[in-house]
Amino acid sequence: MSENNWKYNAKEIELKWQAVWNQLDLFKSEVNQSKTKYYVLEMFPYPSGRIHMGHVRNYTMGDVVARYKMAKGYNVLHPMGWDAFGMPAENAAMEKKIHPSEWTYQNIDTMREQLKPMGLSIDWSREFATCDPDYYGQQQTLFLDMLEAGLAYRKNAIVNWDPVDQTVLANEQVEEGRGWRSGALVERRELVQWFFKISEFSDDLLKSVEQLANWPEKVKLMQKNWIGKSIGSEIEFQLENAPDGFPNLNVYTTRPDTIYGMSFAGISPNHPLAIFLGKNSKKISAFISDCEKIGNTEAAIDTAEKKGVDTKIRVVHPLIKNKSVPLYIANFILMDYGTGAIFGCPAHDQRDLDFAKKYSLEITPVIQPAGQMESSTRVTNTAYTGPGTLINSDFLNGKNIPDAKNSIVKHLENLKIGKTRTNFRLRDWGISRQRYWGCPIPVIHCESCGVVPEDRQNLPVLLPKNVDFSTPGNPLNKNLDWRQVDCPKCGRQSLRETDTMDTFVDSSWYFVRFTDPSSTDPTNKRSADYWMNVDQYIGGVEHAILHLLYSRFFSRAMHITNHLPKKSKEPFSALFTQGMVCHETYSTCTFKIENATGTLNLGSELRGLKSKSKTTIRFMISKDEFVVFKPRKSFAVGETITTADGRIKADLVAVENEWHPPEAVTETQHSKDQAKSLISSGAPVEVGGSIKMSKSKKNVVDPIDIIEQYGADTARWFMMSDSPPERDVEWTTSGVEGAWRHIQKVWKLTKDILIETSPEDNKSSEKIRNSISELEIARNQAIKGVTDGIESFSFNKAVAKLYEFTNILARSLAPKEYKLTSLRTMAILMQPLTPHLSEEIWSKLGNREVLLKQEWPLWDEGLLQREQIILPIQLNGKKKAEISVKRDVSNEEIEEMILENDKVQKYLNGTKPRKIIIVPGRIVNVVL
RNA sequence: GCCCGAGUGGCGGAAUGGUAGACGCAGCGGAUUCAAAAUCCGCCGCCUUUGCAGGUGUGAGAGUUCGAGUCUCUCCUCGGGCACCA
Repeated sequence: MSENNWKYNAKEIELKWQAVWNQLDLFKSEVNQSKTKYYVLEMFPYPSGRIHMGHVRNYTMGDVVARYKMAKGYNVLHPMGWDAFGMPAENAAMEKKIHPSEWTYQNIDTMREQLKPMGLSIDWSREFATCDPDYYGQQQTLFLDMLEAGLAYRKNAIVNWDPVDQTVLANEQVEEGRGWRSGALVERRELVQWFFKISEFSDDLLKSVEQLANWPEKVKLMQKNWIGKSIGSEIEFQLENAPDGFPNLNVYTTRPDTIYGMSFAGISPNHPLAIFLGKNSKKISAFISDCEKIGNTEAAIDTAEKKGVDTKIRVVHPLIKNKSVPLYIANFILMDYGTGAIFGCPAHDQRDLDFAKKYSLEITPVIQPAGQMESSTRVTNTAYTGPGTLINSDFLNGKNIPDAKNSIVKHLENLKIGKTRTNFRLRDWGISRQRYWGCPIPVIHCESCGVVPEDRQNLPVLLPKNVDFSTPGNPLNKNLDWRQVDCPKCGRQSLRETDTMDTFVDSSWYFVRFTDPSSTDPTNKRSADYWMNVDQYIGGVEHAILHLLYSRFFSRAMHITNHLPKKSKEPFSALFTQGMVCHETYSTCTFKIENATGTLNLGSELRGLKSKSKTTIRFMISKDEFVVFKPRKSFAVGETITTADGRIKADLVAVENEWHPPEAVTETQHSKDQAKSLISSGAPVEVGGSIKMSKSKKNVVDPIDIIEQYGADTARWFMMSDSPPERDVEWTTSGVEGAWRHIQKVWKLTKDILIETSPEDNKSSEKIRNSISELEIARNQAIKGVTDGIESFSFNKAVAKLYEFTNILARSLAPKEYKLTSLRTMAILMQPLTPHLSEEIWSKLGNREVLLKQEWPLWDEGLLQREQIILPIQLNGKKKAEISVKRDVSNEEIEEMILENDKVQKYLNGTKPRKIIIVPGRIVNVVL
């Protein structure tokens, strides 16, 4: 064997094994009732154009799990597809004059080719994109079934309108009052929209969260909060001088116990009564349109005053004789929560208190905090919302809040003006999008028949090929060729629905489609029954609410419409949310100057370096020469800057901050205080904190470059090694090099062991026997450590165990046969993480069959510890000594040894210990 | 404002209530080399000490315990989610 054959050429070896796996079709999965299935899925990517490090991390994790489960003997399903509808394709169409479809499929091709070198154990035969007519056609079938089942409906709704993307956004897609994609301030508009009746499942979605044992607590909590259940009562109030058609007012409250503290009532500006009153009152209609303008941004809400207009209508207090309170239209009341109307109890609700103070309304405390005298119950600027005793409340006086609630609800029920009602924060899911690149909603609007579902035999309703993106808005509206169709019911010329579905619909059932992507129905029940649920789902925490909640809804809806067996009510048995991939940022400041005077002939651009306390501007003349201007805390455009010696002056005309990619910056020097600088110009760069890789900050490392340079195994190993998977990981060059070194080390170790020749009688010496035992212990510990690590999603710990095992094996004096056994184990244990290297080692060890088919090893509990162990001895809880004992030594013997121990005797100083606590095999504590 | 979560060396991070700092990165010293890279060996929390050794140490303070990074309470800092939801 020549030296050359042993050089580890990652690229060559990785390609070789990928070809072998491919040829053997190892990752193809089929229904096999005799084997236990395991469905592992990573959230499928949006085909943006290139694979990024976040994908690498996500898919490596999934792959580790998939390969481990394969080795454990499961029938594993590990598919991949593309979440391919969405706005970037349309933006590309507008900017680059390329058809969204073409753009999308090109990106998919690129990304598929970029994923393949990673050596993922994916069943590519199941691949599809959500923009494939076959997929979205099946989605249209689902839609029609949901329409029939009453789970999809149309209603007039005030919607969040994104003026930049010219589309409607779901509440979930509005972040801090801005569109989640465009970042534009969202406006309110009234439109007829399609909705899914997710609210029908509010209670079930909430209750079932509890049963998701293998979901992160954090995600479960977020889901619960989002659904937001509250139990309260609806109370009917009589109105005085209300217009015809509005005899009374229904109000929702969670605090019926505070009804005696009511001093006003309020309705939302969108309340039907408010709108009616607006028709006859300029003041009211002006107020309503004012409210429309105020956005729901965080800032707007924070600063928005509580405002209202008095309707002059009086609300009769149902329990206090001859008492009535004013009815206001108030800006802080939401139409789509509860009944859109409230009663105000200023003493015990902060918003009501703010409002009451502004309009000088009565404030009557009705809850007295525990331990306070009645006289000391004063009203301040803070409403009291804690526990206490009822006061000023007639028959409720003296009761605590829960008892008062019970009594008042019963009382109101008897009077037939109140009933218990549960409210949810969760609203129905608006799915209409005024966009081209999405799944068309398969209905037709007929003048005589109304909304008519498309005939199923006409599905899929294909997106038209000809689209014009030259004007804003939905291109489908303008495409009359496509829009004009005959009504399926009466045959009259009608118009197609031009709304397409929210792309979250596409991703709400793709995991079911993977179980049989070629099925002529949305699902093949036999396959779905076998493969569902997803046993392990892995993805970013940013989908903790929307995507997961919608998918949970879809599973329920698909069960009702007979597309899924009941056991799939919860689609994801286990969920893991991984952290982001971060990197340092590098920036320079460029200062532009004019009118430079002095002895040097300066150009017009200067580099600056900012630190916490000061900014230094220096003009680079060459790599080593520069002119330094007087440092200051900050510089402003328009200032005149001078060098310290005053010889050069210049006017600062612009300051530009510029980000630089990692490859443009010098490596860390071997000294702490040596700053990083630009390779091109030598200009110093400011090193910023490690944040999520993003194009805008240019702190991106392209995975393809890394795989080219080091190989996929190195990238995979590093990704799994540094941080716990749920946390963010910082991508560092030195870390990657460390991973690469380790791969080389394992390879060299393989070589060394294989060419080793050992003498025959080498087992006789005690030293060798100890080595054998030590290696066996390390091997068993590695099996346990790696198995536990993978099972518990602590890949970093699995990696650490493999490092340890490698180090011990590399130094071991055990004979060759033992080392070979260890090497075999190591190849199997490393296989999920570094599949190519492991296969190569496996074949070098003389195995004919691929490593992938090898069974996962088991460890021997008896071989995890040496016979002779070190037992630490604590004195009053502090470690002071240790003794070496046999593993199965008795407590009596230990006690004897301890009392004889020099150190212990020194501390005991002739006295007897008060107590000796022995934790077998772990520790001894002597209490003095 | 409400609800979560997290604070451990220079850094990423280990630690069923039982030897704090596994493993990796960075750093330091040595071997090898004409030299460097690569590789190998050793050191590496802080303070005192030439050394032996001793003290101290997991954001701060208290508590439970034979024993606390881990459990309880209070506080501080950072991160995340929700946010006029009656």
